[in-house]
Amino acid sequence: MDGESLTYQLLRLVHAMDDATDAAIQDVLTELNLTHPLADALWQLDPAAPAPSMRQMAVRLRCDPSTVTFLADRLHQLSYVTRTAATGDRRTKVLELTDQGREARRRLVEAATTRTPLARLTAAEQRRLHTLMTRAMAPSATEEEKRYG
Amino acid sequence: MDGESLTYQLLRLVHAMDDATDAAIQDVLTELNLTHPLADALWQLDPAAPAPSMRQMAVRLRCDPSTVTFLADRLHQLSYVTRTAATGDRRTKVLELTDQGREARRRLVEAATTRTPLARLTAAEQRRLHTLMTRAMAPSATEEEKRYG
DNA sequence: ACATATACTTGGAGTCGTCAAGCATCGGAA
DNA sequence: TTCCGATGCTTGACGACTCCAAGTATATGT
Repeated sequence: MDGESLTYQLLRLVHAMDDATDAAIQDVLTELNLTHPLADALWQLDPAAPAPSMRQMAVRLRCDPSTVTFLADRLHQLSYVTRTAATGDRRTKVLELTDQGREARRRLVEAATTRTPLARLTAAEQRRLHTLMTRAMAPSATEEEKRYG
Repeated sequence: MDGESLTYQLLRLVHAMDDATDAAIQDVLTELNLTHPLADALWQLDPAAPAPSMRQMAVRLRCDPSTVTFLADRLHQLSYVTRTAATGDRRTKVLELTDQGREARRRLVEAATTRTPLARLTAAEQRRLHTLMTRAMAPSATEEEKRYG
């Protein structure tokens, strides 16, 4: 319907994919007492990676530090994370998953990966997609990438 | 860092793409006095397609009808849309772009398509990506697709 | 005509998000 | 050591978005 460019069509597809995945896991979010912003935050907390500071979370979520305070409060109320002062710098607080938090995140990731429309592609197709998306997102990204340690 | 599946990695990439594109057009949104939800709504209003009713917008945006009322109010305040009663059914109201609305949408789409990381791919790569994404999003989508007329 | 359904709006409440200001801590210079 | 400017987080105020429940207007079928 729209005589627009290929890039435009791709943008629509990517957005629709994100949207469809979100919609597909709505029931799990409800079970886990999570909203989308909270689920995004939980998603960032990879149990296999070092626990991030509040500030690092703010960078990853592209939001104000005070928003991280808010989200961390909520996740703490749900017993999904703990906030502990970093060793060596008592200003910095580190977000760590609790056992419940790890389990909640596992369920979240499982639901998302099994229900997303992406799951309908074959492994070979997924690999091709991965290659293309990685190339698009590759370094020299937006140059506004001062690393944050 | 995460021993997760390929699908998981793809989800991260797709989400990051959507996020990066949003971030890249922030200044344009500010110029146009748009927030993200408002920009999403404006994005849906393709000038080349028939003007949608409020309800159709609610379906497209996956939100409550009252939210569309709210968004349409804002877009109207900005002189981007008009709300006119549909011929034949005076309950139904149709959202139409004004000239300013068309221009705002044009700027929005232009900024998004030129600045998204997707724009770094060659035309051939974009076509491959389009094929894969289209196949993933293809019909039998989520079956919850009763059409809405 | 009348009941029922549909399209939209209104009011109330809760979540999310930012900014400005404040507190605690750190690090370097005097 | 002591002081001062940065840094990390929190708080408070406010606005934007979103849903739900209830209300109004119009349409449809009996």
